[in-house]
Amino acid sequence: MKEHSDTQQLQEIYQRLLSHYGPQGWWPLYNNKTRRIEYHPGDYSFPKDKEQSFEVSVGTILTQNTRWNNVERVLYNLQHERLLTKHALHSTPEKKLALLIRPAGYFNQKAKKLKAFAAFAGEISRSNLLSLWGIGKETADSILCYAYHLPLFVVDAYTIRIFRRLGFQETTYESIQQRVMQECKGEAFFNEFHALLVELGKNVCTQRTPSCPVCPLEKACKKVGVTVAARSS
DNA sequence: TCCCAGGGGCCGA
DNA sequence: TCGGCCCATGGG
Repeated sequence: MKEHSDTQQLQEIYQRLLSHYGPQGWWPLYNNKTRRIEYHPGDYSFPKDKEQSFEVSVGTILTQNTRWNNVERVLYNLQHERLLTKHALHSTPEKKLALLIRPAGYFNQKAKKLKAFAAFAGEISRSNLLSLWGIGKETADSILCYAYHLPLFVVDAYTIRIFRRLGFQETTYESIQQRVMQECKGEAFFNEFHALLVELGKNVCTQRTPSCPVCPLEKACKKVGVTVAARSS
């Protein structure tokens, strides 16, 4: 019935994005051998240890409302200073940290957020993460999904924008997350789906003038709220 | 020059 | 609950 077709709708969107972009290889991690931050397409075994989980968590905080490009500079800074461990970050003065993470923007706030996370010693759970200063729904779910392999779908501004333009009824964080997680299953799916939506939102379904003619979801899209120029050009 | 980015806290209605 | 404002660097 309705549920069945909706499930097919999400699956079809996922498949179209996947065949268009390919596996995204999230979450990118620093490789000690190549000394580069690398994606690992199709390999969902990362992060592999506690340090990598911590690195991903740091990245989720740094990338709040910030381009990943800027976050990478900071991660290289922190790697160079050997600060990408819970203990090292915990024992680093907030002032010094703020200077190192400057390129990621909001550096004073993010320094405080990172310190709060590094000081946290309890169990990694959604409610515990949400109780920390600086960690909201998206960051908490990102940490759970990408740092700790929990099957959770992360909703972000891109996801909300894309769902709204597609013409879906679900346009809030909770409703979108609930629908995706009811109709789809699996850590790998949630990992990949969010990453694919980010890729689409970054390069095609952009804020101002989305590139509808080259969008892999063009046929299924209602283009709600999209300007006439973007629709026809 | 302006806009926006892989948000979240805080405040007033 | 919800909108508005603030945080800040860097690229198009």
